[in-house]
Amino acid sequence: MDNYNFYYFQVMVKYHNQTRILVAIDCIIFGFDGAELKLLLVQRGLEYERGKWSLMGGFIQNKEDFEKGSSRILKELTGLDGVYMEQLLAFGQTNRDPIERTVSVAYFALIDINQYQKQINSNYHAEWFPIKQIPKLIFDHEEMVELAKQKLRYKAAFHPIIFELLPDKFTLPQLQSLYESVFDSSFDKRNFSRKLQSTKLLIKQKDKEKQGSKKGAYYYKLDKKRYDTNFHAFFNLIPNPGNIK
Amino acid sequence: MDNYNFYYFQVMVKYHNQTRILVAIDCIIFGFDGAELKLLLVQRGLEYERGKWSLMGGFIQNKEDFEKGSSRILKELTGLDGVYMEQLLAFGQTNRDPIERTVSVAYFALIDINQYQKQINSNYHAEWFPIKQIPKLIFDHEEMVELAKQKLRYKAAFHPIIFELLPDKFTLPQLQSLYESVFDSSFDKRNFSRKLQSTKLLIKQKDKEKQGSKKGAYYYKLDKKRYDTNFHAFFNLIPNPGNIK
DNA sequence: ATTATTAATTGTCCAAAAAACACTTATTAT
DNA sequence: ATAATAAGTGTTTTTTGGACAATTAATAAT
Repeated sequence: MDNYNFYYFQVMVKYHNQTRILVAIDCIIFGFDGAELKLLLVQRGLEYERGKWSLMGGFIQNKEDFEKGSSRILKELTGLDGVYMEQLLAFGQTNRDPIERTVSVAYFALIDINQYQKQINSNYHAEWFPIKQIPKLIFDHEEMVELAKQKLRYKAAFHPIIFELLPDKFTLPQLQSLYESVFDSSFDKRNFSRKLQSTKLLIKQKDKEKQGSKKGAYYYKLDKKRYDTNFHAFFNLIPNPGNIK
Repeated sequence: MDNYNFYYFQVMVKYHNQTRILVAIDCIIFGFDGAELKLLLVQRGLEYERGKWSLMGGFIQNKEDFEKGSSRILKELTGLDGVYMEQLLAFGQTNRDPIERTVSVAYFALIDINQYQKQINSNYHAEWFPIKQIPKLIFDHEEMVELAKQKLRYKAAFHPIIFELLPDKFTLPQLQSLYESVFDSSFDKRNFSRKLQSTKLLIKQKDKEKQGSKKGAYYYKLDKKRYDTNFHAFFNLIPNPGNIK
């Protein structure tokens, strides 16, 4: 078959006798406000299941890949823009959506609540829930959230999830609080600090964060160049990684 | 809306004005023969792209979830049965399949070539390729393989990928070869052995593997009970995990 | 202005784990 | 009997992890 015929073939021929399925995206947005880990949820606007909380979800469109789709859906439902999300898993149970079979590709992110709070205004019915007080969710969304929490811990245990997913400026106490939230435990601040410093990937800033304390804590930034080639320096950030599932 | 009406609603109502898309599964099967890491590929039977190598792929069916679908597809194309696969990632580029838009959910596994070789008989056009000599593949399959290799390394660095994915009986030298293949480097056998032993999850067998050497190497089995509760004992199996991408 | 309060910052010592390193042993082929 | 091959094993040194408490900077209260 020559090139011309190949392309002709393409245009004309579709795959026959195959099932085409709805493909949805669901967004799991974790937020950190400097003290506590939270989850962003929206309230169903549709008639059935109204009043139930849900992840931000929608169907993928014709000429839209996952990245475009997830950004669009997140923005439509919450106002959030420019959030980097990572794929969690595709969920394919045949009955996961009782209305019609739908495959869902779940994406997740961890963002700085303070930095994005302006975007989530009252036009949207989106709300932050403390990670320990998540309401009942529709479909298999609780399973998705549970898996996302696991993945968050897993990532954080071995590399600085933080820096792929968090603000560009942060203090060590904030960072530690985040890790403590993610692992629901507490670490020795001296050791935590020393481990971070030993990576040599942090650049101390001149300015301080003054909300959290009288003394104020210095901001740090990530050395992105080093990070890209050296992100492994963060492996074993967590003491007793064995305690992590 | 009461329960009756809710279910009535369900039966009648589908989601309107949404695009339904082909959903495929592609299977990435790594194999280990005791010495070298390999990848299983099939030759396209269809007219266009005939002769090109491809991952084992097919469309998900109406009432089939991913697990059923991936098993079916793998068996249809290679004869392999009962292979535990793990989801890698869903690929959603709009033009990844030139014939028609297709979302593909990639699954991968690592198996013992010797154990499964009987199933892959000449009825199938499946072939093992050394991981360093993989031919050109169709669509985005090379990207899938590359990502699967990365994930393999990532998993192996932190837990015994080996034991989720490998034979029930193995020797320490085999295990070390596998890790060396996965990481494309070499380790000190004394340290490697000591680390493994320190997990206390290995049970030494009475019999030896005698193909590989004159002296023969003792087989080991995994202590599955302990493993399930203690799999973290394998964390840090690899020296200098920092060298791992 | 002094003092109290709060949270950030920093260093030492001890224990455990990792890495570097080489010889002995079991078996088979000659 | 000897040579060849790969398996198996121990010690020392270095690095890393973890427990532990005093000092410092800034603000608030008196």
